[in-house]
Amino acid sequence: MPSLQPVRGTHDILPEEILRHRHVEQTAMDVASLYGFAEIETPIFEFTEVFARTLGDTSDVVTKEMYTFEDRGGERLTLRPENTAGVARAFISNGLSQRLPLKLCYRGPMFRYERPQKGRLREFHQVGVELFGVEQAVADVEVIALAAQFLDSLGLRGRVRCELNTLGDMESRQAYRDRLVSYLMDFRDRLSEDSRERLERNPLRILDSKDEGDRGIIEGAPAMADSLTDAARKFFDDLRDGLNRIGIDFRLNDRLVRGLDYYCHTVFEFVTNDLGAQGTVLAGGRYDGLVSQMGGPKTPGVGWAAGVERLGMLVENAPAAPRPICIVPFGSAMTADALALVQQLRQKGYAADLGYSGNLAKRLKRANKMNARAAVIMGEDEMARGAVTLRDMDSGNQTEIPLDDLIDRLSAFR
RNA sequence: GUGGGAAUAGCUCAGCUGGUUAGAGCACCGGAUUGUGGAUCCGGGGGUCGUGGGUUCAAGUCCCAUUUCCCACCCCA
Repeated sequence: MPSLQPVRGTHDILPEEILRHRHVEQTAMDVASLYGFAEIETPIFEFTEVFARTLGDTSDVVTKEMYTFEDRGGERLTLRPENTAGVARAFISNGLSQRLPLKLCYRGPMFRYERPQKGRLREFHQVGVELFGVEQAVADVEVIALAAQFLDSLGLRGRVRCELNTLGDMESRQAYRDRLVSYLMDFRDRLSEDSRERLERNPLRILDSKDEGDRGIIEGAPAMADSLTDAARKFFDDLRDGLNRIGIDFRLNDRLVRGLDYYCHTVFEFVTNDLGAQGTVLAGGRYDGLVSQMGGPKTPGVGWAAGVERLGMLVENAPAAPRPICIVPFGSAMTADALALVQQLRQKGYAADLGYSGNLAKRLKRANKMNARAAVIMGEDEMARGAVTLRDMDSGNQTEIPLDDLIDRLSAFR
């Protein structure tokens, strides 16, 4: 029996649900293309190094959440836990630094070995964008504007808010890290166990702690803003000015940090209160060091990723499947004619279906269940006259029309 | 990885302190209606009560283990 249930943290996406899934993905791709982003698809697995080196040796994603295995050739491979590293790798592999600035977007499954929860799966889907080669803050503005427009297009305006922070450049970040650690060291014994652990691995994350005791200590902690270099401060000013100029709402949150090592300067999250603890629906930032760290030419970058399942849970009106025209042959002699007709309609671009068996009532019932827009009844009586009955399934009105007129008349039910 | 809750029909759930053949609503199928769907009425199929052990004359109910889901931590999209 255990073998018949899907692997923990995975699930089947049934037809009704996949409509919403596709809606989220397609909206992302459509809006991204308005901003000049072109879709790229990278492999679902990469050499483990691609992720291990870029995400940070101490990040949880690398240390305990990757699906890593050895293939038959003895290569160490990993199912991608996110796609920025893969896209950066593709950027280098394909020599795309010749085409800067470069805007790429993607969609697809990601894999993390985590304890499942609502909005947190082991196989999940993301859509995302990456912009390479622009070092000015205007790139960050555009990328955030794209995120906002994408979420608006899904009808989520008002249900998500944008939170923004800066980590500064490498220099600022290091200086801040040192100041923060020395401040926190004084309270070491009063910190939660988790945070004492973080003190070594990723002290910035302590800012994000939910522990009551930690929060009190954090209140007195030095602020990132005071450690920014002039250049980093200017960058952040430019970013905020740009967002204000085009009317993108955001809220500064100096506790906002990212878990992955490659971020610098801009970090942002779009969050909702409607999904419990997994409220982050889209997040990203700037990663100027990533490409060079992987061995490529020094290339700045900025991007984000969004969780398709999480967004799917928020989206209220996903588009429905197209309503078919249902062919209802009546009497066995009509079946061959019905088959020919349904085929003809499909080739003309109509969603069309056949009632396979049963009496007229049963076939109409089935047509109703298929949410058919109209039914074409092919009974012996009217067929003898070279006619069919066209029934509007919404109003219940029906008329007998010559078979030759059918295609024309159907255009009303497009 | 840590802590807590849950698992009974396809779905949502009842099933009291253990006691004959485990129920309801919705859904599904059939009939009333062999040329007219959505409504109504009538009938029907469906369950190794997540799985494996144990206690007991007797376990859906109690105990242990295990799997999965949910909530929170952690992490992140």
